[in-house]
Amino acid sequence: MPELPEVETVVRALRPHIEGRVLESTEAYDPALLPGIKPLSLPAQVRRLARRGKYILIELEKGTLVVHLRMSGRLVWCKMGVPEGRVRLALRFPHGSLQLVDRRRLATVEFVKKFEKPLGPEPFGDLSWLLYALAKSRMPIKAWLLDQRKIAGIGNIYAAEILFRAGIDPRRPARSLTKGEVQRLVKAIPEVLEEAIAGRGTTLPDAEYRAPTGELGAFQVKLAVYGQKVCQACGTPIWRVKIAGRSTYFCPNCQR
DNA sequence: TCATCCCTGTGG
DNA sequence: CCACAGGGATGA
Repeated sequence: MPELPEVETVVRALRPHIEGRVLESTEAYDPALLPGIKPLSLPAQVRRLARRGKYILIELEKGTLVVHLRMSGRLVWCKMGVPEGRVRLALRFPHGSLQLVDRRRLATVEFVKKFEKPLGPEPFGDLSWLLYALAKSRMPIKAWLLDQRKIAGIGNIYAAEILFRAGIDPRRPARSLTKGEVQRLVKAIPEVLEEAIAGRGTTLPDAEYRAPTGELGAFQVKLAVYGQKVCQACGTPIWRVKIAGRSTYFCPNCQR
């Protein structure tokens, strides 16, 4: 469920609660998470809370607790008591606990000495490298943007929004993009993601995304194509196709 | 590069 | 009953 903007929102909201504080104990309610947290030695101070792609990095003294929320995971900060929903893991601090709530049980947690994942660059800063990278791939551009090894953090919603902003048909092979189209993409990627972060992410009508203190996202009202019936720009009916097994929304008029 | 699987719940 | 849901790892 959460893509980069949602994960970034979670990290920013959580940071003042746990950075510098001492993690005292953990309690796994889902046995599937036990192997991942076994190597964790406690108590340990939280040095830093960070994000890389869609991963949440809780950097401790002797390693990093790596959390991925996948489709339905949420991190909830609780001063006391328990949150609603299926709690899979609790991280206990003296002043409260951080709980992983996850309806579909797809979220992952693991403690590692060093964070190492095959992730592409962050989708910010100078993205001119896209010109060379895209020229090498026959993948549909939408599938390419979703591939975390190529560029980190973009998911199904924002891939659709980015391609709409750039005016590019998601089915186009990556290497078929003209220089001008890649330039539009280079501009659209950080623009869309930064606007979504400013809106504190997207909370869809039936979805459970919210920040750790319960705050809902606000970017859903700005979605141009994802989940839409007609194009917000030209009124043309939005097309929905499958690319790389995922629902893909686009405007056949605005995106060529 | 693609289908399949993981897991659970909801809605048609 | 089946399709679908914002994630990614895996093996063909």
